[in-house]
Amino acid sequence: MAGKVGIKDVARQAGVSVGTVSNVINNPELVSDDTRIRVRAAIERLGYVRSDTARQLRAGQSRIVAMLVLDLANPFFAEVAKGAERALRDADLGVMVCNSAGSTSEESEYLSLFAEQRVRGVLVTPADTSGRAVETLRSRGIPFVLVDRSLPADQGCSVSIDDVLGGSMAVRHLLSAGHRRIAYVGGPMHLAQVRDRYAGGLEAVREAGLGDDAFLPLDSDRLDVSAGRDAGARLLGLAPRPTAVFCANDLLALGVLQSLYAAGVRVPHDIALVGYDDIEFAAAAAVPLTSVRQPAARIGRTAAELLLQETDGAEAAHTHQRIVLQPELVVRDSSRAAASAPASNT
Amino acid sequence: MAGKVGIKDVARQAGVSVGTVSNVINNPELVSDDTRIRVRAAIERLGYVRSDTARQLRAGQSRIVAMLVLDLANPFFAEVAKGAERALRDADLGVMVCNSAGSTSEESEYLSLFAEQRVRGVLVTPADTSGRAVETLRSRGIPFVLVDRSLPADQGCSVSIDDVLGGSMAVRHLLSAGHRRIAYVGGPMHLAQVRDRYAGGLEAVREAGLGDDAFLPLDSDRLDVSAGRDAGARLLGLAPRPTAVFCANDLLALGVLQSLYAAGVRVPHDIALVGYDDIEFAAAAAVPLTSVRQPAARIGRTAAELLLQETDGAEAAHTHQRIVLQPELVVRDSSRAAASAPASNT
DNA sequence: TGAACGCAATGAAACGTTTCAATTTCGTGT
DNA sequence: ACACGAAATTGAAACGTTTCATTGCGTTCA
Repeated sequence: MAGKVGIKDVARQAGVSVGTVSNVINNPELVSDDTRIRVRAAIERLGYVRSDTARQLRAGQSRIVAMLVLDLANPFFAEVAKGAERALRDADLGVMVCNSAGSTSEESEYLSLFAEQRVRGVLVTPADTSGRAVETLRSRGIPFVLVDRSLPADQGCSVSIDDVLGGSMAVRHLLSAGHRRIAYVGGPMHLAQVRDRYAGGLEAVREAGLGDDAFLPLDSDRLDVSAGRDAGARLLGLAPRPTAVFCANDLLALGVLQSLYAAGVRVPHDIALVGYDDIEFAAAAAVPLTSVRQPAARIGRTAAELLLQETDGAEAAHTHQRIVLQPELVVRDSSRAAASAPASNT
Repeated sequence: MAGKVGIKDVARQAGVSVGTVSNVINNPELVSDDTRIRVRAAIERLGYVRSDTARQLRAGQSRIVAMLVLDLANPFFAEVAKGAERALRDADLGVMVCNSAGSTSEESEYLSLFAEQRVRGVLVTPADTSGRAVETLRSRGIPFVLVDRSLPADQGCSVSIDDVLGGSMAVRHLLSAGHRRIAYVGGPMHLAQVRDRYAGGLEAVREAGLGDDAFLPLDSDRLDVSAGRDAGARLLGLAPRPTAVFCANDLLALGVLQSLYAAGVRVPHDIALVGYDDIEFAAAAAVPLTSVRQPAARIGRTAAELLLQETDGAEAAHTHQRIVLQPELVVRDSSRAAASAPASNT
């Protein structure tokens, strides 16, 4: 029955003009008690639902904020999304969560969709490192905030974690446990996160006076558990086997852990393992995982607030901000010195 | 520069009428090559982006499908969402993934948002068991498909798993291992999934000629890891301690596992554990988790296809379908007859 | 040569709101 | 009783598309 009830049906039913109905909805204080009650009743009776579509057309922008993440199945991003959602809901905005799956083509497809939808703004973790995503958004005049990726403050807002620092913390931790041959398992290198964490690790290695070959990159094409399993298998085939592995995220680490276990390689006794993100499952893993913790929900919330500030705020008065949060190393069994020197045994 | 470029700007620039520009975009074959090229060039030059808002207003419906899940942070739903997203993208529709967090009030808030947005359709896992969600959608004339929840075929489409069967499979498995005192850890009982899985377990217990008290429900208020930890703690305080636990989902099971471990209770030696969903992390847990597997991505894809059929299809010709998929028990260490040190697994 | 036709292109209506200037109604003070 | 300002209501324009009945024009056929 519903679906075709418009504001003018309500107006007729209540015996007033459309303008008055609109006012009852948006500026109740301008309408007399009498009329307001009558209109409200008509709305109720007819089951009228305002068309946000038409409202948006007039207003020029929608009440939806888009969020584009690298992997919806990664609990880290799910947590970021939850944080953002909460903040945006308080501002009466809907969130459209989408998944670029790390693909630049899907990313640009979604960005086009967002542009056509005239979304209020976009929270995005770019899959493309070349800045094309940012460029696209800027040229289309869509407000955005980069999530989990940094940007010079004059180019736009961003909320990120210092990934270089995170990488160096992880590797420094392994070095101090005596490891001298560390592998880095990381997804496609065009992802900034993957590169930065690698860079941080390399920095730590050099700092320790070791050659770059002490930190061996092992490319993986995705950042999920099954890619981790593949990497684990390749790891076992390496000539002088690394004694420690640092993974670009926890999903990879869990995959690596599974492969190693299946092959009878013990963690941390034979190989130490460190992940990244500290997702909830890291602590519950077969061997509780040492990981670099990122304050996921806070990242999401902060990004959402920045976006709100930019769109709602004093318009031209907004100045972009680059917010960089600090990661934190959480040490668990997977990298704890197994009471013996892991250097060169067997 | 962009943002305010409309179809009429393009028309002026190309020296044609707005109708022609519209045709170039939507019915290129109606326009002469000459004009088409000229218009395309103008579009390019001006950076014109079609306003889907206006287009929708005219068409009466949008190109967005909403998806409302119980918990975005649960990898099971993330997987379902991915499956649905893929199918809908192929149909050139955007997906708006939202999180009711199992709350009926958030659920109805979102349903209102969807109605105002005039979304094309909704994929929903209702938090409300009373059918109010379905009633709301139907009364507003919004096409929908129930996900992970069944519905009589005359009431609408649904794609679900036989949760009663799943519950009975899990409990039968535990009974056959000799357990006679089994606890059930389940989220809010108003969730159909939680009740059905319980019902299945009860069925198995009765079938074995045991009293209902052999299957002890332990209420948890949410379905996540931390609720599982709480439940684990309560579990340990029970007078005659259960020898096995069946959890309504894997997150709870992982939480229970953590509590038990922390208290020095061994799994499966002291207490056997079975989860539900078989999320990717179940296999990687401290003790690999026995679980009831649900084909998550397939559920999502199927639901999306059903929705497409209902909205695009031969309109009135569509008949609702109730699709019920079968779950599958995956046995791992957490419930294996103890007796000896468990071997490795996959 | 004129009629009939088909293809391109046009221009205005319609979609459902919000906004705002104009109008009506009301209450009050003189 | 009158005028005046405030309060309430109205009606139409505008938002950016799509759709569709028309118009304009060049071809073909008789």
